[in-house]
Amino acid sequence: MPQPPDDPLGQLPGYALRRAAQAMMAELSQRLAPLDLRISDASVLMLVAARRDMTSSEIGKALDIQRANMVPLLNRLEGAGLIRREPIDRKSQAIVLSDAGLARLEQVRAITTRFEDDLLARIPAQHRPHFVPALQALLD
Amino acid sequence: MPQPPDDPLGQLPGYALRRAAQAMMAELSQRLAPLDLRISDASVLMLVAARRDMTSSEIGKALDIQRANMVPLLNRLEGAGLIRREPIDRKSQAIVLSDAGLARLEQVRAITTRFEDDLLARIPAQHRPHFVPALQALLD
DNA sequence: TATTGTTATACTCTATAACTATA
DNA sequence: TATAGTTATAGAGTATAACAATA
Repeated sequence: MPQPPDDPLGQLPGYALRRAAQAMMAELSQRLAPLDLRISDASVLMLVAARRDMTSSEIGKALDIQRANMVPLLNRLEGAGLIRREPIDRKSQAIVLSDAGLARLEQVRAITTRFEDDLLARIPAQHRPHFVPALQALLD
Repeated sequence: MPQPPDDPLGQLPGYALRRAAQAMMAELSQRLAPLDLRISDASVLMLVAARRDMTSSEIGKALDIQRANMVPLLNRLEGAGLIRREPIDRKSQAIVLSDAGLARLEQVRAITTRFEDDLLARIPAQHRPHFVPALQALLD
């Protein structure tokens, strides 16, 4: 995704942020495609593995996905046999990884680890340690 | 957009990049809404002001927007009286700002300048100078 | 032959409103 | 009363294929 040297927008932090995220997400999507997972699918798998017994709403809050949009996402994962919905009470249900989900998660981890490493490697060493802290400051 | 402290994904550069871009773009969209412009509309206005007589295809290449998707975008801007299409030859046409487009551009500049300043201000000073260079490295 | 502008189309992502059942 | 899960829907953003006209 080459940046024209005379692009007057490239110096703007917001614009650079948008373009970089766009390019990186396109790349990650392609790498996840063989697993038949989208980026948000992969994040859900990683999250429910790390924090057990989360409800759909809690996952949505943690990943900034609307409650309503969690439904088709979880339906997809459930249809693929990667998660199960287990009742907590008659209103809420815990999202838990199936064995297949756990196996798929290992593939996800392999791909995302490689992806994150490649991403960091493209950032010059003197800027690298500042990258995640700067981004996190924008999320506070 | 608070980041849960126990979010296991927040440390991942790719994930943080996605979330930060998502949050910032939502913010900028809201700030541009009073001008009745989308983010890509605003970038087109800024680009054609900086580099005169660009064709639709050239703008698309510079901003990473597909040729086909430029059509409704430019139709919208033309319909709002902000740009004109002026023939270069019988195949290509230059996109030029109208007077109304120039006036709107000044409002865009006011909003984006403020937005970019606010964005940078949220990044701790020691990380700030590394932010844009890191992002640009991802776009090379 | 390659490129410009265009049409049509489809898929993803995201956002909102409203409903029900339950806490 | 507030929350969880859900349905339906709409708005954006993005991607591809194909076509006519022109360079």
